[in-house]
Amino acid sequence: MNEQPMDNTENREELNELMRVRRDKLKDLFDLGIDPFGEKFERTHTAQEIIDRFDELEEQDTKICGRIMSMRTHGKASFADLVDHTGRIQLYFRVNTLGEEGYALLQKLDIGDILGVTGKIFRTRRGEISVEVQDFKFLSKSLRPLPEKWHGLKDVDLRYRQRYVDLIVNPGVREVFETRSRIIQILRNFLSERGYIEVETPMLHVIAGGASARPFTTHHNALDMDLYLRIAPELYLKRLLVGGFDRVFELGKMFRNEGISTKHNPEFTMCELYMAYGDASDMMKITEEIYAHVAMELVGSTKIVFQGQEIDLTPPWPRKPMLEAIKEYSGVDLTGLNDEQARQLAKEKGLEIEPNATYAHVLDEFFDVYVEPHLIQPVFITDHPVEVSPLAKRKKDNPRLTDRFEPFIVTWEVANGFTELNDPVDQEQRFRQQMAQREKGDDEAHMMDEDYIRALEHGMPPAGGLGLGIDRMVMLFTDSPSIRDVLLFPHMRPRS
RNA sequence: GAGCCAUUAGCUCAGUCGGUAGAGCACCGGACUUUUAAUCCGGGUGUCCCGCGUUCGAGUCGCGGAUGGCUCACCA
Repeated sequence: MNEQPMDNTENREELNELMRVRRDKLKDLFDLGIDPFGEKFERTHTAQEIIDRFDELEEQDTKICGRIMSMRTHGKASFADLVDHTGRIQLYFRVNTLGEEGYALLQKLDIGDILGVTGKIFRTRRGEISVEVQDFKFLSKSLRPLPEKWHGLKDVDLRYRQRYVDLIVNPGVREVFETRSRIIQILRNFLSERGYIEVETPMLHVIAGGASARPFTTHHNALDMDLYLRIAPELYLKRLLVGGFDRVFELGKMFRNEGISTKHNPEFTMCELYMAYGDASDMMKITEEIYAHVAMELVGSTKIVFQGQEIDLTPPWPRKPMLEAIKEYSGVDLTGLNDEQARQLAKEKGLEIEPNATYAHVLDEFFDVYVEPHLIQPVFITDHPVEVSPLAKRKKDNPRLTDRFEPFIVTWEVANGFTELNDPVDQEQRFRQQMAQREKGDDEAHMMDEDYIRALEHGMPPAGGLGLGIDRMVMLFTDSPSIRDVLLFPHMRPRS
């Protein structure tokens, strides 16, 4: 490699015709003493500002910058569309204004180039607000052709792998991510206004706790020890309640070493919050309020449309114990059964159940098959079995069940919350049960966390906790059927 | 991890019964000083995802593989 940036044009045989032509134009610009990869440009207006304030700006000079997205040449006059982060504005080039030499430079211009333009704001004969270009600078030459203007980029594989191209040519994509940013901002403000302190806890865990999931492992070289990427921040956040924080939340990435689907990505964003001296009912209230508040801020209504279906987020949402929901949709009452009786009922219903499935597993299966598909409008499913809720407090009137809830919207589980178990003795027993599960081969069962028990032994106030799936919330509010549509760079296998 | 489907030009897509590769946009050359999916004239730019096989002959049929999508399983 030499010092000249032009030298890789020598690999021409590897470039197709379209790219070769652009490299040639690049070289021509260099030869003319023009830097095709310009410099800082101080704009005076954005595209949208010029459109919005045309009445006062007409006939005024302006400096704008952005990417050229289409061109219409007419001999000695030409039109182009310049797009910036706010929108599109038409450029008008005339040989009379630019001079022969300046106008000839247009031949070196390609769709996709980033320009800085100085010109005058006016309206064309056909009524379009435009900028008549007096001078233009190449701020960045584009060396690759963009997808075509009508259909954009459709190939989802390419859209996700080359999100930068997707963002350039499919305008709706950026809107989704702008909305995502707004939702997170709204949520932060909402929690902050209610006295929740945002904290950051470790992502590298010695014990992967706080959820039932397989973790990713990594290695710390200096300490020569394996670490886990966090599957949940829960156990750290509750240590903070022990330490005297009253209301805390953490918003960030979680990592779970599990399958990928339209609703699952190996790394995803969750917001967990904890309220000392509260319980599950407080957490249900705040869940409803958050969804309703975000909807109001975003669309000015608590009714939204997802995939053509109206969803009414207006609080309060119905609460429905899991066993009642199963009874309602399957006609089977699973209340108070032992493992054997539960398996028997599952078999009678033709459900596929592991031979040594527990009561809790059977409940889960019944729920997934008979209940979940019906949960379109928001509803809290409550009172999960203790075996699958090792960090939740038992219900006072039924120690087999916990004071837990999961809100469902459009059949998705969008959050998970409960009254926190603050009894260290019970917690230790629960961990031991989980370890027994683990030894039976359930590698998603919780690990023992001795230090967490120790923290509880110092006394943790009664508390409500909640984990909000942020990606699913964004999917709902952006009408996106796949999680990949709300992740800028969803996980993809590398191309071989 | 399993099943079904897809993969052809830079992009969006056709391609019949197995007979030697097509369109639109983009691009290149020409005309055109208010167009806007500009228009008009001329030009096809290709590892038909990869490999093996069947065949006189494979984009097309068979087998294997890669990547993606959907469904299922696990979860938020």
